[in-house]
Amino acid sequence: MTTEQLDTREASLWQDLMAFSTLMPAAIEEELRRDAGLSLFEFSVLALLARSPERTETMSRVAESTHVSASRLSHAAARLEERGLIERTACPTDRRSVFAVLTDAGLEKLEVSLPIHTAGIRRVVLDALDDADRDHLARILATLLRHDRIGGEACATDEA
Amino acid sequence: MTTEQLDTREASLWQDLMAFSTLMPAAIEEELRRDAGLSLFEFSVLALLARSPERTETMSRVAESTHVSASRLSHAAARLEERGLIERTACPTDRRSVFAVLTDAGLEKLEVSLPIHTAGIRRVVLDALDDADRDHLARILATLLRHDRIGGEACATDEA
DNA sequence: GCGCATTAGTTGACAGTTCAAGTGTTGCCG
DNA sequence: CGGCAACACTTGAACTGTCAACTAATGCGC
Repeated sequence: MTTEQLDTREASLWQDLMAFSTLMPAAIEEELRRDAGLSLFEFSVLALLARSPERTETMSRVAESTHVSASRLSHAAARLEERGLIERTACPTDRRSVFAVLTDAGLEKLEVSLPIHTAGIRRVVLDALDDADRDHLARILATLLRHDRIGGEACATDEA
Repeated sequence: MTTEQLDTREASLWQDLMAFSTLMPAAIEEELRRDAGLSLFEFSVLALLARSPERTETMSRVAESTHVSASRLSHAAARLEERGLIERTACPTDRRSVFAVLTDAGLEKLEVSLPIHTAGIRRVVLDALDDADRDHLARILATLLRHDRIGGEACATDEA
């Protein structure tokens, strides 16, 4: 467990990493929130359900895929449900589980917000990078996410 | 304003970017919070003040450097002040401004948390990357942060 | 030097998140 | 099959962040 001070290059890399992790999601969320009334997290939930068979996924899988706590998802789901964008139904095979289902209204909302979201990603991230940069970045992120020490124990990006 | 759907590579890059921006700060904050009782943001404020002449900086400069709203900083500063880690004093030359000053207790707290923080950054980020990766990443982040569209209007990393 | 836009910061109500505790269900060991 | 740990989820309280409204000081055009 090296505790040696960061040198100038390391410190600057860290600074930029933090700045980016703060500013980038904020920049993309802003428009989404203003024009569609969705936080980035809420959008991710709807988008995930839309991709799922039957527009349905268990709460735990949604939480896992979006990297949030069960509690946070539960509260958010309550709000989305209240807005009529999702519904929660009992899972027949495992009665501990709860299905989150995207409603028609939720799908509509998603379809309205999708272009806003996509444009944001292009504007903030993709437009700034050429193909080589994208490849480098993708490879580096894969390395960082595969690197055990990032999510307590288990790791991200498993395509079970 | 291109609204064209993201292709597979673009979507996966976006996914990984989001995952990283969520998981990385969380991973580093966890230890810091547990062992030092500081959020990453609070730590950044203390660290910034420690680097400043007289351990002092105006609130606006702190807010700018840490990329947060004036309001968020104001609330956080109230809590830090209550804990005795910083003090707020009037600025003599511009009476609108308020100086945030790191107290001795704040400096001590910072010194205790610094090694935890540093170890976290090494463990979560630096250890995973070789020199070439670090250079690539630094260059890509610089590009992204310079790219106008990330902080409303103005841009980050100005060393005025 | 008056008026007004701008800047610096705070405040309070509200929304969202975390944390710890709770319910009910399932897997599984003996 | 009885008991108990682990799992899936929810809840409410405490905390943190956001938003809009506010105070106060400054710069500036004329």
